[in-house]
Amino acid sequence: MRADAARNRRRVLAAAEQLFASGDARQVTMEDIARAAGVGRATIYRRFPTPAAVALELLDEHERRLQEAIMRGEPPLGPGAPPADRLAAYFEAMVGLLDGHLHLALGAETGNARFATGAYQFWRAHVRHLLREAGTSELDAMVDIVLAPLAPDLYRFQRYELGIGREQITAALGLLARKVTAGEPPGGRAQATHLHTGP
Amino acid sequence: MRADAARNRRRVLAAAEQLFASGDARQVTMEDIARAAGVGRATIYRRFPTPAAVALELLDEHERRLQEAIMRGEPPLGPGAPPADRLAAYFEAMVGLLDGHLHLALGAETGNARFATGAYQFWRAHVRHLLREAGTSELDAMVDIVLAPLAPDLYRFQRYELGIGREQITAALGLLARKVTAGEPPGGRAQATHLHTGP
DNA sequence: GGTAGAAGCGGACACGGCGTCCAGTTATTC
DNA sequence: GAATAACTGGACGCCGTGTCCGCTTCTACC
Repeated sequence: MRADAARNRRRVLAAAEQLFASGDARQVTMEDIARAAGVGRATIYRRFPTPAAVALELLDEHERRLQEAIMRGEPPLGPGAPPADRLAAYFEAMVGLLDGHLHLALGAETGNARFATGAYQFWRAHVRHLLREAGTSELDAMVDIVLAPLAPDLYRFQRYELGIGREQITAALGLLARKVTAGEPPGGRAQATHLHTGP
Repeated sequence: MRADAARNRRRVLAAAEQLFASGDARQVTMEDIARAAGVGRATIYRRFPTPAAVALELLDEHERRLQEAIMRGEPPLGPGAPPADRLAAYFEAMVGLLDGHLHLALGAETGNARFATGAYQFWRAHVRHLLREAGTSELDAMVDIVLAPLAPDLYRFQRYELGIGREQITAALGLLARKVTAGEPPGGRAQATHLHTGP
């Protein structure tokens, strides 16, 4: 890449970071970014197809760091700890990521974009591995179900519309992690705590 | 409402239903609906602010039926069954709704629209009640976490990009229902199946 | 059953973002 | 240092949006 192109790329990313942080990330347009970065619109189009792609690029940097910690870091996030602990640690780390860069995560969400990213594939593989290790059944469907609560939209709703604290969300996810990695619940079908004359 | 207005309203809804069903629901514009319904654009704006609002109206009809079944229908969907069974039955019913009207659910999704609907408030209250009955802790945060796997986007991804069957998703959600309504997992913190010299 | 008044209708308008193109400019290569 | 390839950004046409206003159609009242 040419030196001037690299400089512009940095300018664009820096300006976009600012823009996404201030105000509704989903309303940021290419024109906004171009104006803030001091470049023409076509210059951005050369590298990024949409504003969401710019947000994704910024977000990816942080996600890669977490991926590294998962693959080669210390337990319980890294290898070595039991699945329940690793899953809980992963949830906690993701809450940290969401909390710190929610604007980017929201800006990167355009329709179904979340599932199409490479990052999602990584999370999927990781959680699938943990669930398998824990002996969870219905693996293929369960993986995405377990990842669903990490949707940026949901986190925004919980935090800023319901006013739930970050610690509470982390605790609830930790509980979920233990529950889904636990063996089959006792009683199998139903715990008869209610009077109910069946069908 | 005047008779001609009611007739146009029906025309709009019928045309929109068709449109959402064929092709990408998220790309349906007011212009599309107006053309298909044979009315002017402003006529639709009189009653609906966005295409998503039209989809929501259509979806609401189906959701109200399910709400009725939950409040006054037979167990396990209706009152009387144990929480685990009711939650599993609710999940199964929601999968049916998603499967039958996915295009509407996707069309109704504009940004954070999902959480703002009255329907979501109902689901939230219902699941909260069930979890409370089951003695789940971290209730407030857990409710939305448990509802997260029902996001239309996710269902579309699982069904049509991963190719997971409806039955598998239903089974996995049933498993989740039993797990989250079960008591605290044995071992509390970690099941020591791995060697790990922690801090 | 005729008429006054209101409610509904839809074409027209201005706006803004999108995505592309191309002519001028700047960096790299030989 | 000249040839060549890459980059840049202003300009253009397109499409959807949301609103406005003159015209039409219905309804309620006499």
